[in-house]
Amino acid sequence: MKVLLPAPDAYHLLREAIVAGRFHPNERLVEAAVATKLGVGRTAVRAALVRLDQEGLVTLEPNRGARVRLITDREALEIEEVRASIEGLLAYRAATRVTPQALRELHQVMMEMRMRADGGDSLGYSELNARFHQLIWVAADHPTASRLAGGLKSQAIRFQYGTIFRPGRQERSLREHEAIFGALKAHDAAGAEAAMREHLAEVLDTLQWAIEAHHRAPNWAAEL
Amino acid sequence: MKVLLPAPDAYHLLREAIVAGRFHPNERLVEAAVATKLGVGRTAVRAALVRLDQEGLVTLEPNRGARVRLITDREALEIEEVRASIEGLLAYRAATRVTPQALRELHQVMMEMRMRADGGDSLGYSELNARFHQLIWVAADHPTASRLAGGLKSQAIRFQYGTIFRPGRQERSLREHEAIFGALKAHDAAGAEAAMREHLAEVLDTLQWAIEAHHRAPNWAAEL
DNA sequence: ACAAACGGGATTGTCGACATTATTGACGAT
DNA sequence: ATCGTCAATAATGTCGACAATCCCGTTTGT
Repeated sequence: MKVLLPAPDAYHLLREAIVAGRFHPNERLVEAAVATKLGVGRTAVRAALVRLDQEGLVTLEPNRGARVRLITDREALEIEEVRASIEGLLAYRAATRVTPQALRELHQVMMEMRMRADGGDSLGYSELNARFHQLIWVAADHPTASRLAGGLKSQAIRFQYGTIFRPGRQERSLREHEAIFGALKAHDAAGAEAAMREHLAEVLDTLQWAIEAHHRAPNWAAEL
Repeated sequence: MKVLLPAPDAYHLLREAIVAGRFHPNERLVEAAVATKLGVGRTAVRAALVRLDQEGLVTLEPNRGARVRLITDREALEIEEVRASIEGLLAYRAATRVTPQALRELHQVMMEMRMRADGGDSLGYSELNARFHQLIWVAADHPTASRLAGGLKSQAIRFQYGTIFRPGRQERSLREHEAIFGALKAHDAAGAEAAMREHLAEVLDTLQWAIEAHHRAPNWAAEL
């Protein structure tokens, strides 16, 4: 695998802390405090905040400092919608470019997903799910779309928590992945795009379900 | 119209200069030089460069400074592909949300586009074209998608130059816009998405044509 | 003649200090 | 009691200076 981990500069440290949910939503990020906490200078923190603002993980108001961005329910759904579009494109392209090697990897990831699903390992399943999509991204050979999709995913990641608890979701998800895989294997571009869109429409639906469930019982996931 | 022009800080100044093509591709952006040229401090320039790097308009290599990003032909095509996906989504949503007021504005813009096309005013046509799409964006009421589409557009804007010279393009473009408008007016979401995708597929094709033409005769548009 | 080490000049990265701006709470007038 | 004023405080924005790094032409050694 080619993923070399990034050097621990202020940007990556802070980013990791945010997407890992180690700050409260809407929490103020005081430059000096963050700087000492991360063990870097205030300058570096400023630069990091600018980047994270542009990236949508932080809001940066002039003269009023930075806050970790509170992604609204609505925005989470919007993000998922856009992601569906872009990943549809990626699947389309991947279908005509995917190598036998990549197909083997995809197949293997899928098998393992099934195992984790049967074993009730939701966390492992999520990770493999991400891996599955990433494999499609590299097969699509479309850096622009991949970059955007990755950025979107990092913003909405906090919301994916709730989606696990939907009954029967994993089995269904598994079948959707199989459909995508089948289209890729057959080099059926339109089919792959359709399958991917359908899959992400389901994810969107589940996300909506999770948000509503959260509104009915806003206790779990309130902390952190 | 609601577009209040941004305060002239270093970021907006520099950004405007870049998208207007006032720098050579791949030109080095020395912080001190840019600072004096824009009449701001080096700190502000640094912040601006970070944002522009994240935005994809400049590349920022550690200890090696910033350059205006040279968008390759391939990347321009990639950007247009992704834009087609996202604007397809926007058209889809706009179809069910567009107000009679917005429809009137769209219609008026279209009429004026026809006039400019007949009058041979390519520049005016381009501006109206951008306006047409923006109207759809606000009708779609989808900030996330609009933001991404806008960012992509600004990156590829340099390439849109050549597309003007394709014979018969404007008439065809006009018909495509009419198709989009018709679907919006009928509140036909799937039709609007399809029309928009078809339109942008044509744009993509024209872009490819322009790039090839440019390779055959790389003299015009070489300067600036 | 060629490659590697060297060094000057230019540019970026970082730090501390200071000016500028928001926020908070107390105080006082109506 | 309520609102407005004002000072105190805290945080951000900006600047200048210095250190670290890179680039490139020159020297040096074989």
